[in-house]
Amino acid sequence: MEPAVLEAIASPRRREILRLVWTGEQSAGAIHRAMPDVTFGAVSLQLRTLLEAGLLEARTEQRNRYYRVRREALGPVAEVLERMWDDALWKLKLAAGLEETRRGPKPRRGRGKRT
Amino acid sequence: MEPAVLEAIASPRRREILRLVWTGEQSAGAIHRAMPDVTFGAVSLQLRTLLEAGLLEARTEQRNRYYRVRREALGPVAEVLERMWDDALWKLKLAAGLEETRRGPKPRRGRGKRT
DNA sequence: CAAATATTTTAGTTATAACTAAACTATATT
DNA sequence: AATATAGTTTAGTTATAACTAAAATATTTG
Repeated sequence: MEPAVLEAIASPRRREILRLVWTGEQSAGAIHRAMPDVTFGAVSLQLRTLLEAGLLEARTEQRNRYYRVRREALGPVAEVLERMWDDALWKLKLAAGLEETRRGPKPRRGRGKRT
Repeated sequence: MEPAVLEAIASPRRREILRLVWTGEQSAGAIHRAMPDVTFGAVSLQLRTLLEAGLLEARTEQRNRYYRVRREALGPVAEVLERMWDDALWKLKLAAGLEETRRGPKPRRGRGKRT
């Protein structure tokens, strides 16, 4: 594995892009629409970085350019990323659970003051 | 796996440190001596980053502080790194081989001038 | 206790990465 | 041909990471 791969997946922005194309190719525009906090240009540059690291490949159809992930370039790291994303979901769910708990907490069990 | 882990292994300097402690703990000083192109302070800061990412742990003995890798924090990435280092060695060997070839190439076998 | 050793921390600098705005290329539509 | 759409590239700015020099801490040794 090339060092460039490790560098590429270190950036949250680039991981966001990888995640977006993880299950199927997306056009550059669609990717940008999913991250409206940055300009199209910024997205395009990150796409280039990912391309050059070999983590993405692209094809042009009409006016659009579609990007897809090259999982083989990631090797075992693919599963690491998937697990990270799953964990993040899990934590969100957990947070939601805690919210509920805060609204109606179970009283602490165990030995209380025996008066 | 925490994003901090991916960030930590993205830096060549930090990978250099990981490699140095890979097969056994090393003192901060020993690590610094192995990378004389940076100051002790710089090494110490990278050690802190690696500690905070959970990739290293440390113990103090006398005046020294020994750092060792926490492979369990790396999961499948441990093997990725090992393979990267092996590949780098392999490439070095290959380059050395080419050097030898340049210095004293084996004469091509086959029918030579029979004098 | 003073001096030496091993390491960390701080404050400021420099290098690198990420970003923006605008210009540019290419393809399609009218 | 003009206009619109989709994307890239460039030049300059801003944010972040890595580094240095020096001060600070902690532990041993004389």
